[in-house]
Amino acid sequence: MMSQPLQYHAAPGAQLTGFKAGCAGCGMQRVCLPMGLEQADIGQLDEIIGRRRRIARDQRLYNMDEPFANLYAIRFGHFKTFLLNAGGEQQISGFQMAGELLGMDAIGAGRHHGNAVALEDSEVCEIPFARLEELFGRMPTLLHHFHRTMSQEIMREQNVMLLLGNMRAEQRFAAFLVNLSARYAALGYSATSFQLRMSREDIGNYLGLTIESISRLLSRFKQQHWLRVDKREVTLLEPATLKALAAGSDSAPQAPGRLRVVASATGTLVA
Amino acid sequence: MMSQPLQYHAAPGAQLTGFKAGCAGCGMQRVCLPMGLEQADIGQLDEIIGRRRRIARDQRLYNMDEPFANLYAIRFGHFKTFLLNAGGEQQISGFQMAGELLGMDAIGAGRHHGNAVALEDSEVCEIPFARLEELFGRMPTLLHHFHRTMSQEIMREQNVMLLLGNMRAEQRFAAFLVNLSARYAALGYSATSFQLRMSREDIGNYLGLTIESISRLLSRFKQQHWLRVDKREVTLLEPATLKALAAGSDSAPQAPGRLRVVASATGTLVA
DNA sequence: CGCGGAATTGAAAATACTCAAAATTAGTGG
DNA sequence: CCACTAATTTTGAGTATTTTCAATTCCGCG
Repeated sequence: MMSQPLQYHAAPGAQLTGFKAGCAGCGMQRVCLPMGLEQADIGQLDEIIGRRRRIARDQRLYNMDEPFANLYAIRFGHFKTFLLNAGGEQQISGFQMAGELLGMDAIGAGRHHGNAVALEDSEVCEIPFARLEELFGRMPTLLHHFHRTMSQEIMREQNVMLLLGNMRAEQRFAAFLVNLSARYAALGYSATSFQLRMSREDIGNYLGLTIESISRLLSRFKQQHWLRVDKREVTLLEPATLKALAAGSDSAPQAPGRLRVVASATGTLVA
Repeated sequence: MMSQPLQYHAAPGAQLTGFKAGCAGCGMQRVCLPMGLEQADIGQLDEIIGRRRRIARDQRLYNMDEPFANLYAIRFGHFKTFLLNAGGEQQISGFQMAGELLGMDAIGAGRHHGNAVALEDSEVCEIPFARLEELFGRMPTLLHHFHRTMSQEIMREQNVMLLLGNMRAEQRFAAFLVNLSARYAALGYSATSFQLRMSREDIGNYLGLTIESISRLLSRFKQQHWLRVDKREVTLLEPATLKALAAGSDSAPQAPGRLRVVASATGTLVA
């Protein structure tokens, strides 16, 4: 994989701190790895953070089976991560945005399990994992936060499993939009108006649907006045309706083979 | 949730070490959390391990939204973990067996994100997470192994996403069987002959299919002489064929919306 | 021996796919 | 900046995989 030369131009929010800006001067500090750390600890973290890397649109950040050395924190831009099956077909496992951590799937085997590609020109901080683990011994707060981050990735993936295993096309797509909306809101952007950084093809792949299905879904949602679309710019006109759809609280028939389970202190009851 | 009274009867492989047997005397030592630890370190780990808990078939180990305190290592038995959607329908996120760790999804939010139910009478070791994190500061080997475990869970879930998003029914089911086979083999059991601990309904739910589809698939596989089934006892007669099916290396048409991607150092090429 | 849950099998229906064509958009070079 | 070409998206018609509904059958258990 190519690595970009070290050029720090146009990195939003970090320009004023000079050349070797670390977490200390980074706008993503509050949503990224150093979340909740004291100034002194951030300084220690900065010392191990490797270079920043520019990844141009459609460039790979890492490939399956490559040896694992670094985690990557996204400074700006968007990525998709995906697995390839034996036939060379992809299954997108997620879309990542600023502040999110890439590469955690590689820790287990010492080599990357998936692939990561930039959806637009992006920048990441390289975090040498071995050095990060050294830090953990001295910084329990950092360690705890790291565990929370990995756990959140597990939760996220379980939610996708729920989506793929349990939802119909319309519900999947609504859930997808609501998820993006919430994440942009958490970053301080509009919850109702944002750009889709990925193609329709990618959306379909991620949701286990075809590109044609995504296109039809968009048309239908548009026609119901639930949203407006212009190219990749989406405006949610009825976020509440979409949330309800995503939650499955509509009268439509549910997806395959679903048991209704009533939580109980002593066992599992099927209603 | 009920907890079982502390009775240590019939715990295979750990009886001789007396009442408060820890990892030191446990048969699962080599595949469980203490994997690769020195004797002294195992002793330290033993000190924080909580009680063992018996979970009867169909009993919950934990429920969604319950506050998180412990991870659980399965000593023997099988569990299923699942999410419930807003309508009370479940999506099974995994089946777990001896040596595997439960509860990692709860670290992120401090409360459980999923539910865990015993598929048969089982026993787990309770591992207070707060105390485990204290140990991490002193035991880098343990910490590293824990990270590998969480990462493996992430990989596993990505594989399920691939299955649910990219595979047809037949391929999903073959992949399911091959996966069980490999896991039993890793525990030293037969790779070709094992019991399904879960109902057809559970299999279907996990694979995003109906119980009827599972039943038909079983009949079809049986008729092709790829396997034998008697109740829940399965014998794989053509493991290689099933592996090939699972890998997608058959001439059958592939699932929805799949791009063929050719790995490249500089970008993504669509063949 | 009979009841009840689980599994199997069949027939009809539906959601989402495939194939095909047209329309739109993005990218490139003059 | 415009024109041209390639890529992406949209839309339509027909099809297929898998579901749904229904009826048996099988099996464990009292």
